[in-house]
Amino acid sequence: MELSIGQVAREAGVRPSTLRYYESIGLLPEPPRRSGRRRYHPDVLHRLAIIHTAQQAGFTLDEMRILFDDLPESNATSAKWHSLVEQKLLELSKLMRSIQSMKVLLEDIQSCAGDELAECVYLTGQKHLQQ
Amino acid sequence: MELSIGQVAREAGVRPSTLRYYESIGLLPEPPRRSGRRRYHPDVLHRLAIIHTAQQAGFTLDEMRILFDDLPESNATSAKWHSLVEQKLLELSKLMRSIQSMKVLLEDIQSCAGDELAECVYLTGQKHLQQ
DNA sequence: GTAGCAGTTCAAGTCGACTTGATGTCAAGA
DNA sequence: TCTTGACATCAAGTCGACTTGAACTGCTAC
Repeated sequence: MELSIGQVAREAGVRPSTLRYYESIGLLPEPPRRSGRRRYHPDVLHRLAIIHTAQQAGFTLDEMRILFDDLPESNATSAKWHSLVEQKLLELSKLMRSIQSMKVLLEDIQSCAGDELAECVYLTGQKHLQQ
Repeated sequence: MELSIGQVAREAGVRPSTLRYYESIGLLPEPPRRSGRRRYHPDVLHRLAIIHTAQQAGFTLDEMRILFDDLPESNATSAKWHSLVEQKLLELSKLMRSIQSMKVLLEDIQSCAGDELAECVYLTGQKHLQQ
């Protein structure tokens, strides 16, 4: 059972153009064709789910491309994945902290009154800069 | 005491090109010139600090431009600011939640072993999708 | 007077992840 | 047979926030 690009796109929740794009950057292998049209093995859905997961986790398509390039081999690849994952976790922690402080900043700004709004925004920003 | 574009840039921690850009999109007013060169009143640093604060908080330059446009008036502007701030707070909360779940996802992936890495990433992603 | 630096304008480039548009091909159904 | 719809390629456009490059001007110091 083989799938057309449209079917794969529907199943995976992306557009056909996305699949062509992924193929063009080497993130998906070139599928065989029948009279010019791509015919996909259902396994591609599996790969697309991994891509989606990795994307949610903050990997770039380029990082995934490199990682997929040697997914068959196990140990070196596994080490690569783990170091990338570790790095992403650090990045996420940093992001978390900065979002948290932005939230506090906004909450403080919320209590600024009409008249001295600009001044209040400025002072609140200064206060947060010092922390 | 007036400042050159280079001095303002140094003080504010941005590049001169950034200041010209802000001016071009109407985020900063056009300063007076002396023999073709921009001469800034030190107040611009104040404005730039507010911009920086707002940027940290997730405002786009375009939103700020609109907000600054009527900073002098107080009540309508204040209402605008507050509704924008409220909206930003909601966005940040959403972002927080998705980052938190990405972190959990990555931590789960970290425990995937070498051999079945691809499979494990897939399954972990599926598991998280269901939640 | 000339070197050098800081300033000027304007158009175009950058990044990532796609989308859109133009133009063309192919197969299935009425 | 003809229309419709899904597919194909390729180049170019999009978004936001700037940066970069080329070509020029102007001021100061030696």
